[in-house]
Amino acid sequence: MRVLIVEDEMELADTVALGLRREGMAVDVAYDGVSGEEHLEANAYDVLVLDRDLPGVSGDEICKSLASGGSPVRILILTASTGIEEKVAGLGLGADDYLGKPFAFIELVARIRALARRLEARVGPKLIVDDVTLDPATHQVHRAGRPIDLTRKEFAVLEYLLLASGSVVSSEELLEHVWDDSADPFSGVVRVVMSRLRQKLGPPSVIQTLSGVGYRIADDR
Amino acid sequence: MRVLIVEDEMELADTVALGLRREGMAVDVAYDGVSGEEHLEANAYDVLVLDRDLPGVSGDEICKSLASGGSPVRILILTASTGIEEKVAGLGLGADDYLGKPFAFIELVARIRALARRLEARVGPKLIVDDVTLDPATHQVHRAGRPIDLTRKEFAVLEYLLLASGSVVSSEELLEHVWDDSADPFSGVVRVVMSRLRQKLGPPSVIQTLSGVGYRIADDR
DNA sequence: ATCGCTTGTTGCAGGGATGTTACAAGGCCC
DNA sequence: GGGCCTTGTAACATCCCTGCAACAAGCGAT
Repeated sequence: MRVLIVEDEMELADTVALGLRREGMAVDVAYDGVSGEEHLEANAYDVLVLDRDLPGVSGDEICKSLASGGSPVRILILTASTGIEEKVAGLGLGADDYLGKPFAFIELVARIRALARRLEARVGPKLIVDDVTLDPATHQVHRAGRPIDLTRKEFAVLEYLLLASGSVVSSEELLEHVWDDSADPFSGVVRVVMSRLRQKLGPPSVIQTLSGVGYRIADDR
Repeated sequence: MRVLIVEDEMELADTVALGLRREGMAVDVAYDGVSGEEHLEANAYDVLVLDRDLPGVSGDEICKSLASGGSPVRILILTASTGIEEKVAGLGLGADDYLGKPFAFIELVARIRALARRLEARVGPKLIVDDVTLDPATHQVHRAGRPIDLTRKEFAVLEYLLLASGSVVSSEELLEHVWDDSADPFSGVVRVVMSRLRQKLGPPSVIQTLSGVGYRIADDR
């Protein structure tokens, strides 16, 4: 886990950094806002521990620009002022959590951990082939990191193909396992779903056709 | 958040249940250990509030069997005996927290919240996605800085969606976690609440529907 | 190259799933 | 007890998923 601390009280910053490193985190420190922004541009941090009262570029500004820029960094604001209205204001700026000084070190660690955990999406056991991932639990499919919305049938077909892990699946087999009894073996439903699936997944093609045999997931390349 | 109370003092159980419902939780009650175990088997609870001194199946036994069964339920034990050694013993059984009677209701709520938070890897006072912020502590929701008035159910549904952090949540899952036993799985309550939520949140739409699959928070950007 | 078969694509209609609204029951506060 | 708010039910409207059918395109064999 990569953490950046932006805090002008050097002693406090160093102490916290030391403690976090002891917890196994990779920690960088910046003692002012400008330096902080440089670090943020240069590296991909998971969590930013940000003092609100900074000389130069204020914590608020950093916070706002990160939030408006769509940065995935989770922000934890540190501040001397513990008033509730301060708290609300800070969160309104796009921060994810708020901690008033003085704080217990354990609490800081716990909150950083929790923020990092929140960063990871809820993950189940996934099916992954190439750049395609399919999560049966949350019904989500990604291609090269981009989410793809599939209908139930499309999802079921893709799942079956992925489970076959590269071996060839015939139309009859798909009808047997993905459709119910009422499916007409003579209709071209499978062809239709395949077409729609391929359109949604986009190029390069993931599903190969073996004429006269069936379909399979392309696992070479 | 789904809570089960197992407590043989019916008056106390009902009072607590009422109070927790007022806090927006979905609460079921069992007045003895056997009934409690049945409930635990039938539903997916987030937190179990368990009286240690039960007739029939004791709280200790329930606690032990849950812990050994690897259940994800968080257990808060209630008891008349407040001695420290009792406390330690209770925690040794696999409980997550311990509260001696009599207790302040506020404290119970706070501890239940804390347990659920641990369970859901949630931290800090707010959940934030895009320009929507939700504060579990104060029951406040803001959209683009403007406060939005939600009912308990609406709040609970939105909270659940936000906690899923972009994952698809089915109606069944919502019924399971946000409503209690009395909910009719066949009714369209979820649809109605969604409609009211979307109206109150206003455009641009925050909640997406995947037909045949479920709902999710829009996490574009 | 042509024929025959298999596969891909697209428009369309039926039906199930979802959205919306009005209304009633119940709880809560005064 | 009265009035307000919340919650769930029911009815209706709307959306879109699904499968069918018709046609286009690909492939292999002669």
